[in-house]
Amino acid sequence: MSTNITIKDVAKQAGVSEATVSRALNNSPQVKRDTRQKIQNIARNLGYRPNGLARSIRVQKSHTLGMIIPDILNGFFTQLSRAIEDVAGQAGYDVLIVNTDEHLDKEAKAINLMFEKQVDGLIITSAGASTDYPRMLGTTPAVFVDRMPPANVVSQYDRVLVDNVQGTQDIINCLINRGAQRIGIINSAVSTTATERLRGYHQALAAAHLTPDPAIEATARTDGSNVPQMARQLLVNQKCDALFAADNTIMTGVLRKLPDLDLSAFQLGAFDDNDWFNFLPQPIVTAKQPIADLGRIAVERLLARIDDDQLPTQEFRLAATIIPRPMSDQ
Amino acid sequence: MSTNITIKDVAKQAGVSEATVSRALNNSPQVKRDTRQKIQNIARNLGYRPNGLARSIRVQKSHTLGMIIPDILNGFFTQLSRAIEDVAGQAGYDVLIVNTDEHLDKEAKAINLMFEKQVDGLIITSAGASTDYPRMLGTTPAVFVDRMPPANVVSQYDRVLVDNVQGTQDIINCLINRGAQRIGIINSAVSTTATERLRGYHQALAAAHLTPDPAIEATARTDGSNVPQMARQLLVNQKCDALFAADNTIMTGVLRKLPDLDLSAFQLGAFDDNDWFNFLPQPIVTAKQPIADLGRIAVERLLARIDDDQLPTQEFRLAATIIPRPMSDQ
DNA sequence: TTGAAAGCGCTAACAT
DNA sequence: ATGTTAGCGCTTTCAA
Repeated sequence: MSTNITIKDVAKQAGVSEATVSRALNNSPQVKRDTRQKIQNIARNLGYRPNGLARSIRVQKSHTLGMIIPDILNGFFTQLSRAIEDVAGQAGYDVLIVNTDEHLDKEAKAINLMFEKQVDGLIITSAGASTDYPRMLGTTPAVFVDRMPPANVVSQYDRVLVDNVQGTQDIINCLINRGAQRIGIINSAVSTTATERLRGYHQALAAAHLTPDPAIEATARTDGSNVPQMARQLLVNQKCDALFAADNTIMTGVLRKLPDLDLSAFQLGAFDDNDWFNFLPQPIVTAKQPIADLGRIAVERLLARIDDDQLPTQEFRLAATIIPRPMSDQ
Repeated sequence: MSTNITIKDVAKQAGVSEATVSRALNNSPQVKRDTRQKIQNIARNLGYRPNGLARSIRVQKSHTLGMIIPDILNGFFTQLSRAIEDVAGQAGYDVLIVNTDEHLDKEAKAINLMFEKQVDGLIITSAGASTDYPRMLGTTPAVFVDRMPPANVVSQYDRVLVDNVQGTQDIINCLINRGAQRIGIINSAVSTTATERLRGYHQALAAAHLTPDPAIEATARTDGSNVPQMARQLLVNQKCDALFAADNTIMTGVLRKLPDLDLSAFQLGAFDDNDWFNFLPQPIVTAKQPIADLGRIAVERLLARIDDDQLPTQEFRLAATIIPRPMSDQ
């Protein structure tokens, strides 16, 4: 924070008051054209840069949104943050992104940081169900994306979510239509999406009159370290003929194990698409999430709430699109 | 920026002055133990949260670093930003990341934003060579990462770079050792890394007494849209037996085209590694960049410079590690 | 050990 | 159309 030219310096140069400079710089209509011109010129020549902190503190508005994401290395969240930055930027808002690594304590710290930076609102992809959001957030506008807030407070917040049940059903149905009889699942440890995806899996099985088997329902550790052996367990020991991975990091773990298996014998499905899935020799059926829409709606809703804190809370459920690789086979 | 409990409220409750509250909250040793305890309790009960903006404006330090990256969807920069956040966080600094989409005007806006937010220093991956950084940056500490600043001002800034010449040479050598005779290159449009990688390519050819051919040296558009047809042009029309892609997004473009070609006939190399390259049927020889080190050194250097602006500028060149897929063949 | 007062840079009443 | 003044929330002399 190098000490810089301030409004005072410009005022002195221009021989006017600080107030007039402020007005001129903010293009207030009530300042004479030539004064404005003169002041703006002087400001430019002096290399004046407004101090946004001072401005924010004065007007009680930072024009900054906070975004809390659990994993910045996961392409889903990167794309989501990109979408959110775009939409927020259009509306004149900056976005402060903080990564929690799926840790509750890091999330708490992240929220505190956001408050210190005086964000006008928060977009949260929750790292867990145990946080006491009402206490942490107070009356700060917040929208939950991708993952629901804890059940007991869910109605207090806006949510922008994907239809995980439908997306999973579509995938499992596709696998079944192609002949799969015994479909293993490696679910994620994230409660809110995991529960829904498991439900979709069960409903699809039931609709096809297939019996679920707890022995082929596994849950990945958050860091994904146990996914490769789970894949082996399900495909080899449990003789599954298909495998559903509940998100793209899990599918990556599965692929890490697959080289020594005979892939042509299995069908693969995953929630969440990845561009590079197209380059793999084995086709993967995925449900592609409407990431740009998730981001757009989340921002729009948050800005609306910042504008009017009386807005009733709402849940948005967006459909996922099935990508039935190989495409020709559709 | 919801109006919140301030120091004044805590002071009133505690029956002390604002100054004492400030001291107590900052654990000043010169405040009596029980007063401190009492004040901290009251603050907690009241749900007091410090206003970091007010603090920053007063102490003239934001404890925030700005990071300017050209493409948040590129895994290289995501990993880099993650590394930078980690190291900065350890040192008590937050990081404000802004994406430029390789646009010079967006970069200029990003830098202005950083100034408004009063960042203490800047980590820049430049979007182009034409910016007048000394004018834009003034005396604000800045470190350039991955890409050099414009040649005429390069010595004014610290740089943390990868040895692009060496990395490329290693890749080309590997391809040649495996029998490649005619190696096409699709280079990126980013001048600073592209020049170096092209030089490495030429030097490796020369060392192997292979004649360079301008007909098989192509440059990708920044958005990558013309990469697939370039790949076809080089591999089919120009009858290359190997192809070198100068970064991972270019390689992705190449793969987009490859499905209809007979891959087994070609060797592939790329600067910049990707995890999922391991899952592809065709092996890709890559140079893996030391991303964590790049980030760590950049932050350390920036903090050192924030501490002492007299520090002489310096260039760090980090080696890239060749990944000679298939690994067994090493 | 604590308090009073000034001031960081800015904007918004309220003058004039 | 412009100036004066106060104050956003905080820290930091200087005094007591």
